[in-house]
Amino acid sequence: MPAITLPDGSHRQFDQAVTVMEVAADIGPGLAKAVLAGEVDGVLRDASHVIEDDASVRIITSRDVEGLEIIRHSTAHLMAQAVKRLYPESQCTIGPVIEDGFYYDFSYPPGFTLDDLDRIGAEMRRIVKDALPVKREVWHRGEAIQFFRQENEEYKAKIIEDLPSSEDITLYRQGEFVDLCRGPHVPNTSALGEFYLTKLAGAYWRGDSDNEMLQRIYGTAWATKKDLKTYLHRIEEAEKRDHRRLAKQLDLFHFQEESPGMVFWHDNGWRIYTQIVQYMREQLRKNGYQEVNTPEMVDIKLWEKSGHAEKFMDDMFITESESRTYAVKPMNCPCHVQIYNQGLVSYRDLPVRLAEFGSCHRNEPSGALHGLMRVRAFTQDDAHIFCTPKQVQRESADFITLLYKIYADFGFNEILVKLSTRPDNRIGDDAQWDQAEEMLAAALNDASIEWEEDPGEGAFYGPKIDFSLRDTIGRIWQCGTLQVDFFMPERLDATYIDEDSSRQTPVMLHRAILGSLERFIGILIENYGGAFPAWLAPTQAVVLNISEKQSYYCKKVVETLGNQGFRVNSDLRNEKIGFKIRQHTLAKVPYLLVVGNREVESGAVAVRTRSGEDLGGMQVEAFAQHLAEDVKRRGRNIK
RNA sequence: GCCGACAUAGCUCAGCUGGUAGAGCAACGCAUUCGUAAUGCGUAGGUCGGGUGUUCGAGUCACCCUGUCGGCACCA
Repeated sequence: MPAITLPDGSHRQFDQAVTVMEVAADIGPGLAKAVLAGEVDGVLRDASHVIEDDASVRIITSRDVEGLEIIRHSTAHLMAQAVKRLYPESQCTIGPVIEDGFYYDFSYPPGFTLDDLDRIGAEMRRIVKDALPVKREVWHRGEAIQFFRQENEEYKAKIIEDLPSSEDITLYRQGEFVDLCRGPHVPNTSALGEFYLTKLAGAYWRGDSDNEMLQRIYGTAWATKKDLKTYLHRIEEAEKRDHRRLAKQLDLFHFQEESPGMVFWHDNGWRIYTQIVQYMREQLRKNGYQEVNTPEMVDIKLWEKSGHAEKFMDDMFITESESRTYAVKPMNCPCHVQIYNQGLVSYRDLPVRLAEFGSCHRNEPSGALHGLMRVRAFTQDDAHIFCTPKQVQRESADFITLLYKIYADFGFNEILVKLSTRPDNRIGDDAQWDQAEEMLAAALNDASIEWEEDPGEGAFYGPKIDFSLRDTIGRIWQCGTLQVDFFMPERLDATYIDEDSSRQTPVMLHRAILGSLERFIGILIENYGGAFPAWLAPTQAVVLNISEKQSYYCKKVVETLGNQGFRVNSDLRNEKIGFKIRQHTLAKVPYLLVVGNREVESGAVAVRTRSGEDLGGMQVEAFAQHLAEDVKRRGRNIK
């Protein structure tokens, strides 16, 4: 005689065992129609789940987060059913829920085409219309394996074989289609329908590139038509922010076939780049770093000694000259150790902080290239701090403070922090690891930063902290890093003389804030949608004349502002003012300065922002001050 | 690297099953000198990513190569 407790605290008594569905019906007919599943004593169950004893129950509908996940999961099954109907020789593998949707991997050697997606989608709609009940069945392990083998579903059989023997084998049946699944699922295929098959891709079985490649179909699914539409609209908006698209529109940079993955920076893009470098230099100087610069090509012997050649030989660009082999540097650390090694370092000299805007080349796999986000030639805002073991915590803490300040200047305030600890495959003794991990954790805790541990994900030479930032549309980008390295200094013979005149090996901290400048600029472009804050904008203001009569005055305004270090152009073309305003607004120039006879007479400019706001007329000097304040705010509190 | 798609004028794109390449915007010329998101008229512009093949004939079909895009794998 179960007594059911609902989330609002109310109780309902039943004379006999009830299903989740019956509980919903007991509450109301509307809920009976909407129920997708239930949470029974904290565990998600199907609507058909039978409750024998007292329990607390929450009815799950499409309005719940869990409900939406169930819809997506069931839509994946729906798709698998459609695929099996249309392509009986295909085999199902796995079909999980992902952000905004789902995918399902099939083994189907001939491969699907985009036309197949339409067919599959149509078949799915047919199954929704047929309103097939979805039923859960518990099977014996051996029978389930036998069943899938005889259905020619080899992958499913393998999956069951790998499931822990403690687990029940549950199958879900809808019409003729049976799939292995933990569930829960919607009670009926009619609960589905707001989906769209988005893309087709290859994916390796079990994520291993040594395995065969499967056919993956991605889809999105939602509770309502409106949600689906909103999602599709959101994707469209995100595409408008794509940095590759904006690069063309705003004339920032381009790529071309002759140097894949390497950027041709145009004037506008390079202005942003140099502005960032200039800012970062200022930060380095204020924080006790020395800026250095090292060769782009170094004899392969150094990379053999550092251990990079062994691991990354295929990913380095190699060149030969006079019977010597050089590698174009893929990273800066071995070169920085060479600078450190010049002369004799006393413990009194430590820490030594060597920074470089280091130009690196890595021969990334062709399929990995992606605009500015993944390139073959890039520049790191790299630095290596050589210090004693005792100084690690202080240096880490100072670095973290600096990183947060710089991210805030760029307008990023939400930062995700992960501490990666010792991997199985590592060098150094456990005492060293204990110490290093503790120091990094302490540095984070002292700064009251929330962080997560990523066990086993550290580099083989030491633990690390990764800093990721969240952009304005919620995407997460890993940029900063702080790595403790016990290994490289020793391998490359770095030493210092300690208080007791003994020769010691320093600890090396690898650290970057922006990561790759190219990638960081890519992130900025998308974060701002191309509308850079005034301190980064390639052009901060354009002076527009109404007619030719004001040309001379406009040129004087450009000169006056230019002399104060502002990036200002004029547009004196014989075009209507509306046309010029449109063009420079689309070019996302922060300030448009309109000059007609009125302004010439009063020594003013009429100021309009790219967002269409009219700031009215002001004296040129007043505008200069306004712009200076805007620049000084950097990316903080952008208006 | 692997799977799939795509590559046409400076840009965005059209060009059905093979039959002399097209639009809008931009550019250039002329007129217009204009007050806050597109002035009008005219002109020019392309070995259709590269190669090989099939064909009387290839932007269109086949194959190879390169690059890009979407994923997968990789990312010191």
